[in-house]
Amino acid sequence: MKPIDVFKALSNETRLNILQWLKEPEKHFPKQGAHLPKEVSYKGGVCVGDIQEKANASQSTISHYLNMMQKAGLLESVRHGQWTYYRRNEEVIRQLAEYFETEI
Amino acid sequence: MKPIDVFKALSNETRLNILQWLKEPEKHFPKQGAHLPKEVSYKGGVCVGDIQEKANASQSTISHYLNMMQKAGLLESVRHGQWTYYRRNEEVIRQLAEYFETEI
DNA sequence: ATTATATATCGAGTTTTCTCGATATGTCAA
DNA sequence: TTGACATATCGAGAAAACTCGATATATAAT
Repeated sequence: MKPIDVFKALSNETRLNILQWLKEPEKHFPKQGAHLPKEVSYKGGVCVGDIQEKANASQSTISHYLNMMQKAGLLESVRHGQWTYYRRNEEVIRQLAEYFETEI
Repeated sequence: MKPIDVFKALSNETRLNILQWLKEPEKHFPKQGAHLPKEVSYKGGVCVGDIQEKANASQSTISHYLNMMQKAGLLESVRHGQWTYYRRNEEVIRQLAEYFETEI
């Protein structure tokens, strides 16, 4: 986890929104595609299409953003069939908050 | 304090270094210019020239960086004669850590 | 096999950031 | 008031990030 990559990832309103939406997926993605049972689906994250729809940017842009956020360590992904589900990597985010408090 | 401006300010290695150096100015700027009595000087921050020397970038670049960091809220400045001293704005940085914990 | 759907990758034009040297401004000393 | 020094601002070329549409890949359904 390189702090600078994380800060870059957070330097964009859409990406910051995505990270915050994924804190409460049930709230921000209510009509979540029923490709999976609800429990699994929410725990497993939200699929790219749903995120794209809410973020209102092109499909390629959102895919790129999610990849960047994952490389920075903020997100993790699981593939189920043709869908890729992204969710927060809470462990890394916790470390990051700690880094912020002690190193910044 | 806009989080995105802060994250942008932190997205650069030199600026991140400056912020961290200013946590312990005595340690990182030992041969601090004696323009002011030591107590005053360290409390008041470090002057642009000393920061520039350590950061190893041009004078205009460092001046620009410091200004950007101040606008983001991370630093504050005091002018004494021909020198401008920059120091951390600990209050804003504290708020920021809190924002990080609760909102990110 | 073919078609349809979801996501990833590619290529490129646009915008923003980076970084510098040159110059302007402000302050002190002689 | 002139000269020297510290810092700020300006202008611009180079590099990086943004963002899109087009296309490729992977999976599922028929």
